[in-house]
Amino acid sequence: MMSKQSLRELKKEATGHALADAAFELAIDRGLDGFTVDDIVQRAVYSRRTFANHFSCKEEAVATAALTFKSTKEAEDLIGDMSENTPLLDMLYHMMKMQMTADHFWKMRKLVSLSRRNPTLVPYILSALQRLKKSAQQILTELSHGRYSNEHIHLLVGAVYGAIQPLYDGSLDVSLPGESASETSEAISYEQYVDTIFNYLRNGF
Amino acid sequence: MMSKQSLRELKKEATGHALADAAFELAIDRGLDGFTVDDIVQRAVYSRRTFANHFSCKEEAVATAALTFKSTKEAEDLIGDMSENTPLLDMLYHMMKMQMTADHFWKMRKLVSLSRRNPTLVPYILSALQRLKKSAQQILTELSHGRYSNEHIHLLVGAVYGAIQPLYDGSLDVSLPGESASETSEAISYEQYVDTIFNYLRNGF
DNA sequence: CTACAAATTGCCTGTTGTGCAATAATTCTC
DNA sequence: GAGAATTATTGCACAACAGGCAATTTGTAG
Repeated sequence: MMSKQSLRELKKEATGHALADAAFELAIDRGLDGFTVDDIVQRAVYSRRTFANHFSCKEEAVATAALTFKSTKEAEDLIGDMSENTPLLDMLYHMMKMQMTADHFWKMRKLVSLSRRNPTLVPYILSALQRLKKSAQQILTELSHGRYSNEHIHLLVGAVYGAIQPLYDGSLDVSLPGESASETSEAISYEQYVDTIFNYLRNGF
Repeated sequence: MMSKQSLRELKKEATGHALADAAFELAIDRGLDGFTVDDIVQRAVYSRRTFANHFSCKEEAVATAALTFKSTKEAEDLIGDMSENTPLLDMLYHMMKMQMTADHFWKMRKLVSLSRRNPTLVPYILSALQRLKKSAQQILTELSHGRYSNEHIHLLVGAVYGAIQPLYDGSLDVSLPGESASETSEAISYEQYVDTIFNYLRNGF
């Protein structure tokens, strides 16, 4: 079903994750300007040249660490229990719900706070979000065995990810499950927002 | 209605556009790797330091040149003749239609072709598209005088721009007005695609 | 006209990107 | 399982880049 991973590919991905994680950790406790690529590779024990083989800059590494599935298994977990012929919209809704883990929220929160202080991050956040989108898209394509056209899937997934983007790029303030919704004045509940999105998409605007 | 521009601001924007345009031109006839920041500032007759004051790298300049309104007037032209109490969805549809000029198509086409050869561009394309989105959003917010919540506008505009994104980041092949739709095997008509988007958003998926 | 604010510039230095060639690790073929 | 082919990692070297600082020019305000 899924692409099989050669040992070589697994190792390559592992070094990528190691580098990205190191970058993310450094960013969290020193800020984006508080460290260099050399610091990253020193922490992850790789060469600077290798870092450049995986990422174009530290911003890309940081965003990737926060918004990437670490394994195909992690991506497949989004599927959970879905019957083969669930409608496309329901499948996507299901996957979005499965994505809402405490870990995901925590990383998102950190990422947004970093990007607020340093807008250089934003392009790479959008780019990482796009990779998440493509994962979802690919899963849906496989799962729906030709019931929907490529164009249709692109369109729907694009609309959903476009609508949640403001939560990730910092244009909207989010409140998370643990927090009371009225704590921050203008903050929006992540889960309610997603529900709203799907309500509109289901019934039209 | 719109924010008035001091002479100083106008001049600053002008140098920004001059630099961005120079970068875009160079990218078109030498490719993204075929020139340096020095080449850009030499062509636009500014200092390298000034370039850094406006853009973080040449990719950002290139994407900005292709996907930015050069003046507030150009942005306001999108409004055209719209009555004050047009429904939000209709206003947005109208604006998307107004955006479809030959010039816009041409720039988009060039941008996509550049990003295909050099994926480094992609994050900055997404970022530039986000700026376009924000312009649209701001216009709609002003134009709809509190008839819709901030959240609602964010959501709708996000969905639309998310859905058209594949046309700009190169994940879908586009055919343009001049070309026959069946010329390229898998190519999609830009205008038909947008119409499809709005059909779905109107009536639900 | 004068004082103020902001944009542009040059200079400088630490940081970064990348081609090339060498090495080490994995995969393939027989 | 041994040797050949592929690919990831690394070091080196050098051009390109980012950003702080201070000086200068140019627009703004009173």
